[in-house]
Amino acid sequence: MSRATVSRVVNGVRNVAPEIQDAVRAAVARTGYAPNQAARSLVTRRTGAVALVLSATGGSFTARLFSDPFFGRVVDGVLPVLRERAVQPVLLVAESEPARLQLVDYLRRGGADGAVVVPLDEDDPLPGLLVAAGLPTVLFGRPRAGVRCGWVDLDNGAGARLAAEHLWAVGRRRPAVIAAPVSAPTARERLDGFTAALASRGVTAVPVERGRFTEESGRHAMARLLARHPDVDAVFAANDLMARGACRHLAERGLAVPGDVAVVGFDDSVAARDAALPLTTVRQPVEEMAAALTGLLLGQLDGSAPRAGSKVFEPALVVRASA
Amino acid sequence: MSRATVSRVVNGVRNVAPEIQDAVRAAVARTGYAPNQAARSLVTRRTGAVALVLSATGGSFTARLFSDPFFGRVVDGVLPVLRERAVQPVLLVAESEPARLQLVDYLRRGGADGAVVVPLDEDDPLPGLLVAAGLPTVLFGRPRAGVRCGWVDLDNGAGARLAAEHLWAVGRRRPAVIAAPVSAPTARERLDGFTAALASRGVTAVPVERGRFTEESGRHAMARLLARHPDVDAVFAANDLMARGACRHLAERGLAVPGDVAVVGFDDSVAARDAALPLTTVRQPVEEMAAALTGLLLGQLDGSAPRAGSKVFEPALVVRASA
DNA sequence: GACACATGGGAGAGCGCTCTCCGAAACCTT
DNA sequence: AAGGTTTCGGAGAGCGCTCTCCCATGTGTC
Repeated sequence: MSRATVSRVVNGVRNVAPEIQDAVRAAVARTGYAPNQAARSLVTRRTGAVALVLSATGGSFTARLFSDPFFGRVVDGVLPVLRERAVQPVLLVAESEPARLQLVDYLRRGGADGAVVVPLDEDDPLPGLLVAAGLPTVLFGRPRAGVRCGWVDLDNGAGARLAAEHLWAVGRRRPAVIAAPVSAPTARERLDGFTAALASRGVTAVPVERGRFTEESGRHAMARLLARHPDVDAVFAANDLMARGACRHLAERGLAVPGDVAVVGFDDSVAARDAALPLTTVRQPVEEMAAALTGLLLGQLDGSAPRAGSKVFEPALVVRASA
Repeated sequence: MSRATVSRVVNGVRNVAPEIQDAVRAAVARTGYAPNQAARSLVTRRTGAVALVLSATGGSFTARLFSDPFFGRVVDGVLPVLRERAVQPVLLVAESEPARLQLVDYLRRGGADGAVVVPLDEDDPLPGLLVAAGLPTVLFGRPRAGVRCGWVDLDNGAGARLAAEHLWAVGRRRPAVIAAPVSAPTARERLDGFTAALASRGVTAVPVERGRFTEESGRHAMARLLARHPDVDAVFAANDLMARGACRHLAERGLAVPGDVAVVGFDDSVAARDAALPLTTVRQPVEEMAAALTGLLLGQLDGSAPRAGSKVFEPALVVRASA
């Protein structure tokens, strides 16, 4: 029997007589044969793997990666789509500049057929590098100017407006914001959307402190906020973890939530649901977004979509106990 | 100029005249050439990548993976060792049975040169499958009987004894345990070590409740413990997250920590340091263990160690506020 | 029964590298 | 100056697959 026939059976192309198929399969099972992926890739120019790239420019990367439920939700959204198409998901982390370079090199050499990139800091050069290298790439969040690739994003401004309007509706007139680092456009949109919505109601000065998306940073930001403005009656945090931190500081100070200060988070992660005091938050359908993003990439890979497109998702307000 | 010369320059083997080297490098830089990894692997039988496999048999995998700081620490330990050797780290997650099979297949085909496996549940069949497939494999935690591979582990019994002796020393005579699922040998060692240490001091009946390593499960376990034994004056939890959960429940009940109930955790993760009440805990040098484990695998891969060995690390007690 | 046509297996090229062998040239040594 | 020795570039095989041709056989049509 020729190699060609075996190849046809293994890959299920063209017709092969059933008895021959059985013989081949039996032999494969008996010998524990596994086709050599390198040889296969060499001719098909496909690896059968797609990279899920988590990249950060700041420090203490893995600590954040493995404590923010956000990334788990992204992974949860990406995996099923890939599994269903029998594509191997491969997680790549770029925790430093050399790591980023090594990673780009790996992908340029054909380590994976495409990349789903989730940048933690949105001034990340990685998407640009990958696109420039000609690798099919899609992005969680808008790409920066000049980088052409598929992406999904949340209407962050609309989410922030939902939060602002809710706080206004429940009678809060002295709200503050715990925002994210300036580098993140996402964070800027959340902040701008919030202040804009309040400005249209005549509230012009909204105190702002910045955190780094962690619970601890939220706690400290709340402390700074109260130090400067002891009279705030509401806080909008750019993610749930920081909202939790804020709640913790308020509790430590003996302030009631939402009695004295109402708190609204962002994301609707498990951190919001499982909090001691369940968080009112802006829901971001992360899993759904990640799944759509992966679909965009797969469409580009199999040629059914000439070039990956983009999609903007709508947020929703989830009212729980904290506001 | 022949392909052979280019290959020699790119791989830095043998002497090539400096001017020719420069010419090659210039051409590489100019054309943006990246060698095809598949073709290279085909002849070298190396991919230049090592898999870091996170595997679980239970459900809601990613939620746990991306909320327990433990895994971040493992990654932190593995990455630098791999980066230093210019080996590409590739994270693979096996969140379900089909995923596990797909993953084994991927590695059998030559997706990576070796695997560092971190099983979440210790009855995981994955290490056995990989070893049987002939893939160089090392394991965080002892392999089950019949599986021969390199591993590192903590002396969990000793850690539990440290906790027991500390609680005894500070005068606690009615301690309880929040243990992990029975399936985990690690957890069994922690439980057995704790009860054995107390038994030698005459405390024979130690109440036990089980959690699933999450903060929420620890909180509920504490509630069950108090319901059955309102007089417990100390709790030893099998990890920091559950210890935190226990603290939270105690706070909700108005019980003082450590005044009414002393709490000892396990791991010394950021969850212990950053807790509202910093946790007394048993330190597990996870990063160091992960780095050693990776070294074991690399030694096996480059042939400097005929077969990967094993190493047991010693725990240490870290006394903070909770006990 | 002769022809066209579908069906299914084999031969063999070639994917893009690495690496061994070989030979040409440069450099010593006596 | 003649031989030996070292240095370094090129030729070419071959890694293990896939896939296009091609041919043998089976099937249908008039």
